[in-house]
Amino acid sequence: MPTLTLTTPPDFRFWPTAVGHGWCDLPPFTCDEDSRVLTRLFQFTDGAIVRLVLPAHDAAPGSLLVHVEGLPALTPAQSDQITRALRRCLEIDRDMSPFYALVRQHPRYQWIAQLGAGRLLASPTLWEDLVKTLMTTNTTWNMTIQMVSRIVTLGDPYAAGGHAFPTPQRIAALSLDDLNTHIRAGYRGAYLHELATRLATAELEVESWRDLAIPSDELYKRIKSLKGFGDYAAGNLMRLMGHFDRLATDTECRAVYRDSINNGVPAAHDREIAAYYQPFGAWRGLVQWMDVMERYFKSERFSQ
DNA sequence: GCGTCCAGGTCTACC
DNA sequence: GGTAGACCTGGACGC
Repeated sequence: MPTLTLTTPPDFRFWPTAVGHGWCDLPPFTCDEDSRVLTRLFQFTDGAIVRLVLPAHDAAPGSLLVHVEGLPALTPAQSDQITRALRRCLEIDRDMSPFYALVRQHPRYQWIAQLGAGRLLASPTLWEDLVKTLMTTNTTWNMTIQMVSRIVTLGDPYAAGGHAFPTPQRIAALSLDDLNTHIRAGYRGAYLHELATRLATAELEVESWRDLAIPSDELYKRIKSLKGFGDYAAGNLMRLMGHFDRLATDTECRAVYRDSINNGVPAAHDREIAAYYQPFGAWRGLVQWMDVMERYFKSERFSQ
């Protein structure tokens, strides 16, 4: 089985990154917490599909070993595609030092730097992150998993089981009725179909939105112009794209603010929550997410 | 087995 | 700028 070695910066911690938010539980990712293995079905530009296996025990300081199933050997071009995708998914090249310097100044948040948390698992494409975020809106996490799982079955099958994430073209080729029948995502189906159609027809191009030179206000405006993407969804997308100066306040964040920060008293308004995170400036969105993750990162389930 | 209620975030219409 | 009601699914609950 071919393997690849990714070089990683000294502050990179694989497992906190892999399980840093819920994406690891959404196909075509899988996550085995007991054995600490992250997998991902990856489709090359020529359509071939492989399974990437990333065991936490193969992550040494400064490097990360990737096992590639499904091909006897990799061409240099294939190795390059996998490497570029994983560096993006694991945010390996994100400079976290300003964030860690900031949280070290706050006793409540020093654990974040000690653990090496803060990098978030993203998808290889912004299209996939948009779809998954849309499926987190106005629903429970279990429902999100079910809806995304049904969407992924529309992708190309992998010989040993599972599917690659479907392209916008694949979704757009279905009628809205057929899509709704298949994915059972309710009113979200129409938003997904519209997004896929706009991407498939090249009326909309989103990958260029990753350019960090785009001001946050402009990026936020672009995301919110998409049907189905409100304040929470836009804030979540911004985080996955490396912009942390926006919050993504949902019911979970409100509960964490009430229970962990405000002595059991609910915020009178989201503005109150925003005021709490304001001092964290350009990193406030990530600090807010770390508050949500704190209980998990300090649980036996994580530290086993 | 059936009916009802509820949770979740966004959109639209209206004030 | 703020608010009310609709949107949709599936789990929980009572009968």
